[in-house]
Amino acid sequence: MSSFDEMDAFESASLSARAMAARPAPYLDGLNPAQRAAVEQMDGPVLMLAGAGTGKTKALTTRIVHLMATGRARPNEVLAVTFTNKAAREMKNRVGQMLGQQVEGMPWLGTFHAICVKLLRRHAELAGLKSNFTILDTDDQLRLLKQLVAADGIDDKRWPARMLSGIIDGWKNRALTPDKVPAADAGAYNHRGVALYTQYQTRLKELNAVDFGDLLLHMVTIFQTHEDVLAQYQRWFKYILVDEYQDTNVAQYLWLRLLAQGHKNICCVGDDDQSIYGWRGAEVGNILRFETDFPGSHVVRLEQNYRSTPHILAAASGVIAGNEGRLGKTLWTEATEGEKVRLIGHWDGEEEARWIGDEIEAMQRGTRGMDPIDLDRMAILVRASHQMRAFEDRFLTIGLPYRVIGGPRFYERMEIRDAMAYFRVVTSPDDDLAFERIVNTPKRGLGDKAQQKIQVTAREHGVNLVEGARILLAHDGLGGKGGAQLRRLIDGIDRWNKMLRGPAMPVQTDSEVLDDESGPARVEYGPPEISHVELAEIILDESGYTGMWQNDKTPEAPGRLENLKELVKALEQFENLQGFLEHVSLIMDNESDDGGAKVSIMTLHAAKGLEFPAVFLPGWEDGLFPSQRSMDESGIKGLEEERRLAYVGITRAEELCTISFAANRRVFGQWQSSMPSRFIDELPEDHVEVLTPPGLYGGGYGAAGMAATASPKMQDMMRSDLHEKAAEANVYNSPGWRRLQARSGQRGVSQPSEARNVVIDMNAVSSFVMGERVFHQKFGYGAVIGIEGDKLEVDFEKAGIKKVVSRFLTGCDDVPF
DNA sequence: TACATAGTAGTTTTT
DNA sequence: CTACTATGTA
Repeated sequence: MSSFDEMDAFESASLSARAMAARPAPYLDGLNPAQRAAVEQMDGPVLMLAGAGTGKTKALTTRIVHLMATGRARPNEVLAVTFTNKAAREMKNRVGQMLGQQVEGMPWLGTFHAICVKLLRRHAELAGLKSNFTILDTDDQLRLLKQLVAADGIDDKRWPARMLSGIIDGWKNRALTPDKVPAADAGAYNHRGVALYTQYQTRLKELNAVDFGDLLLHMVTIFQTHEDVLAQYQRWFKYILVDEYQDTNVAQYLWLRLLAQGHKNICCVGDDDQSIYGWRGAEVGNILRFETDFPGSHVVRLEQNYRSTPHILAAASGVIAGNEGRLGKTLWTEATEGEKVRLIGHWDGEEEARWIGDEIEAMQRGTRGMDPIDLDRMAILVRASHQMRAFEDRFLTIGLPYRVIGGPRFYERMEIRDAMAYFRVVTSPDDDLAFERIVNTPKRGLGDKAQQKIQVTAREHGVNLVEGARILLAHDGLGGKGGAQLRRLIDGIDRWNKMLRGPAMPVQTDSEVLDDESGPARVEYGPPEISHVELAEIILDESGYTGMWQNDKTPEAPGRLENLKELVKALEQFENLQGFLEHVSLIMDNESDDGGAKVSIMTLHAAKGLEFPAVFLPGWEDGLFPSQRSMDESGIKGLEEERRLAYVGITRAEELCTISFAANRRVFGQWQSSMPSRFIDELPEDHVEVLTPPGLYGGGYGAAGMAATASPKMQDMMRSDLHEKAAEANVYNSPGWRRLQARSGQRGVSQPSEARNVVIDMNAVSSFVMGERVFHQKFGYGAVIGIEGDKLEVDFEKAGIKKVVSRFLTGCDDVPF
């Protein structure tokens, strides 16, 4: 089926390539020699190794322009892939800018996923799907898996569906269909993994749905099994460009390799030192292997950095040098020295937040002869999102405007997902997951029992849930209130569905229209009588969904109604509901923000690709950063990825980079003491200035301040001394330690000898003794009257005698010791 | 069926 | 400590 003719018709550019080729190429002037080489080497495989801040987007966009200007390819013959919509948008804008808006658009510039959707819609039938398939998000995916796991009689406790979801994603990332899963993985998920994966894929087909991983997987499979289809695209895409190549997974790699096989005109841009998505299936190996994968390739290194000061670059280089097997780059800059990277230790997380808050305010005013820095130009980059809370709390109390990037996203909010589930049921009745979501929202008196009946009926008749419900009602299978309510819902869905499609028209024969966006569609209905925006309002209204929130008295209800309004407004920008739903499933970013100047708080992952004059990097403690879990799960590989994360963090800074750590932190309500991160030891001391935290009197920690004036050698010693001191200070002063110490006679608790990562569990089983006064969140104060393993019998003053797990008890601080 | 309570688990997350 | 899930009770 092909639609290359259509592509021509629909997507041909208004650019006259030949006309441009005749002129000189002024766009090449602003490039440095390396960038220029990367642009001008158009044929054959090219690997552009682009360090942080070396102008790779510029090189990439110029290359696209050059391809068109020299007449090598038309805009619709260039395949340019990115990972994020943001990157795609930026590239589109910049190409457009350089060409002076002469190009209509590049239909094949987009994210891997967006491009695969487009392709898969054209060839859906080859994957056993209809071209209007739905794209499930991770939430739907998990719910579906839960159903399958439950049906299999598996104990969700021991084998959580989330785990299975991770395993399946892992397989899909490696482009493994169920039949290709290697024998070594057969034991996965209690030996049921492969079977459930098979069931899951079958179920997805029944639902006419795909998950994110499928978009790639299906296309790779189609390319592998349908030579003709592959050949078409190999011919069509004359040049291929890939951004952030270090983040590609196996499936993406195979997809690219298949497409590039013919002409091998593939240009991959990336930086092995910025590969931070290994945990998501990215294979640094892809970029490391490029030269062997594509023999005869040209490698271009972009090493001139236009972003950061020499101190910052040196600090980043020092840290990343600890990794092995790098392709290796040496970043350099013409910039003048600037400030050293600043390092500061704090007593605890709250103090760290306080200090950073003060520092930001000082910098905003302009301090120590430095020009004032706008809040917009400062960022706090954390390893884990839970670190953000300390900053939010602090900034709220001092009234410092901040913005959290990458928090709960608009389209992930409950009310938005509910509303969209309604739209999905109306637009694609096979979408059982959407139906399940809304069948009892708002409450319709349809509980587990009733839903069970609908499921059974649907399965018996081999139809979707909407039809199942209809049959059930027709056979009087559901009486009472629930039945009547269900009737109303089904009637509603039918009515809305009619409004969506417009009045039925006599079926016109031979009128298959190929719509480039959504694939072939048979014309059977007249134009809708109302707009999709109105329809959306009607659906939300008549279903009682809006009413549900209007009647809700909880404080967040008004906000949710506001969000629903926003959702309806967002609909205006789309031609129909389907278009909107697809947009939402692929575009999960949340760009909307009121303009005011604010400090940005985000994770290191979210910061990739961004830059700020002033950057704060808090929480550099072993266990937090590098993350313990990362190291436990992936060992040295995990540690190296953490190190790359540190590299990414430091290289975000243009002028000023401040790294900090806290000796104590409250984690899940318990105090935890940590050593400063090992990455701190890896910072080259010549480029680091150690600051003294305020309010610390003598001993312990002041050493850090003194170190600043000491000789480098001495500094080094003192810095490692700082580790010891911090650990000691913590251990002896934390409430938990005092408690353990008090009881060490009875319990034989010994002093931890290893300094690294000392965790004190105040609520450890062994720390409770008979007769001890304890506190329980719900029951209040009481005395321990019995101990059985980790269960304690406690006589509460108000609540009486209860058996409680020791975790839920806290000893009282007034215990004498 | 719906709500309250007990229990449990708890990175990073471009699409 | 918090946010979610499973269980028990009205």
